[in-house]
Amino acid sequence: MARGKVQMKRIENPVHRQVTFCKRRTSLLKKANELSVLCDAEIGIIIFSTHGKLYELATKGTMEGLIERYKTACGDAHSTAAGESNQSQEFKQEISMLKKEIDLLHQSLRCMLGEGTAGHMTLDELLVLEKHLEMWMCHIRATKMQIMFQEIQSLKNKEGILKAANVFLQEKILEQNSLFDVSPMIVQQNGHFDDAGQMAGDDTPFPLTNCVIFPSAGGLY
Amino acid sequence: MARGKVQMKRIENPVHRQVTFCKRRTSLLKKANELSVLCDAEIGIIIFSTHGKLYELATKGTMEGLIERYKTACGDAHSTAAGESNQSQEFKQEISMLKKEIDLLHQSLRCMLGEGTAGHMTLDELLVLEKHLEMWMCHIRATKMQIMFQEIQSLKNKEGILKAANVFLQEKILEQNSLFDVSPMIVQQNGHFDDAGQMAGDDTPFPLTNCVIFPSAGGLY
DNA sequence: ACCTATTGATAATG
DNA sequence: TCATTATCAATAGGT
Repeated sequence: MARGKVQMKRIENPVHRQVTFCKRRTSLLKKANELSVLCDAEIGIIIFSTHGKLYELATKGTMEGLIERYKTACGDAHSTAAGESNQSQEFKQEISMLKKEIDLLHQSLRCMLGEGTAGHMTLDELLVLEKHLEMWMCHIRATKMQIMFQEIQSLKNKEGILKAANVFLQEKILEQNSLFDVSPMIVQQNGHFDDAGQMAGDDTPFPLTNCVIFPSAGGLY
Repeated sequence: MARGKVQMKRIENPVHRQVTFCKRRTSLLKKANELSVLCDAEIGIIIFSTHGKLYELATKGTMEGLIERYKTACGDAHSTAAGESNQSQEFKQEISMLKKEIDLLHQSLRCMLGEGTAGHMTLDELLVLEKHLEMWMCHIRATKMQIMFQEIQSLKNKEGILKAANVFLQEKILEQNSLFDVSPMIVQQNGHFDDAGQMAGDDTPFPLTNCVIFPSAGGLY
């Protein structure tokens, strides 16, 4: 170098150090580039200054790619142990454990849904299971009854509303008949009322309710 | 450089290229080291030769650490997207899915063991479940009966064997009594036969069977 | 590997 | 940050 050899130790003068860092860093990257071009080598350089600022160079592709290649080539032992093991291995372990748990749960469910591994159970286990099943069944039947009662109640409410509506409509019809002097026959030929009239040969006061109240009753049981 | 400037392009002569690579590589690493020492910088260099051989330098710690620092400093977006996404993200997704499946299974099991989430099920689901339970219960009861029948059969066999043994022993005793002219009283005072004789004021022909045949009968139900 | 003529890098300075 | 320059380091080509 010029005007006096330089001691190979940290330059204490911050200004000198900064200047030298800038110059030598540029030169280093230039040299690296030259090496890469002349000798067809892939080179990556990462430089952190004293203050943590990052400078980087990657010839032939990205730094990411280079790091990947490095981790692969670095010797799988080193790479796998350090780069992958810390994350991938843990993940793999966790996945393995989760899968085992899922297997266990599947087994339990299979056993429960009567695919018959009961042959492997002892008498005591079977008795406990039977008790559980009975309790469970009671619970299910209770819930079922509750739901059905709710539905029945709901349907009764609907029935009430429809009956009221029906009464109202009948009154309206009678009223119209008397007001406009139209015979009841014309009203009955008017589409909507035909089916209801035919289905129930009804003398009930609520001709509409029969086809409305239990639309899904067949699916109840 | 010496004796003629060098074209900034790939050296075609393989020997020249190899020699130059070796020289310049050494120099580059030396320069990097100098820069690191003089200017207190952390530097990492990765070099792959044409033939894929790896040369590396890491001042201040390991290359792994430097890469970590690089990925952190490089901007998390870039790093996370490229470095982690390819593996960790997939792992995380898989783990997430497995956990969801486990949750589902847990819920099913909880529901099954009568902790009563039945309130969230529809009527149809409850009916299917009830049918499954009935089938399952039939299966369990059949298995239970089978086990009990087996046990009963086994106990009957034992009974037969013991009865035969008893007959044999009684005959032996009578035989001894007649052979050695020992009175029956002495035999009865001889320990073993005392309790049996007292427990059942028996006139049954098998005085021993009473306390042997059903040793665990109480645990059957 | 070593040698050396020559070029490139750079410390000090402005 | 840029330019200059005196000096030293790197190195191409040869042995």
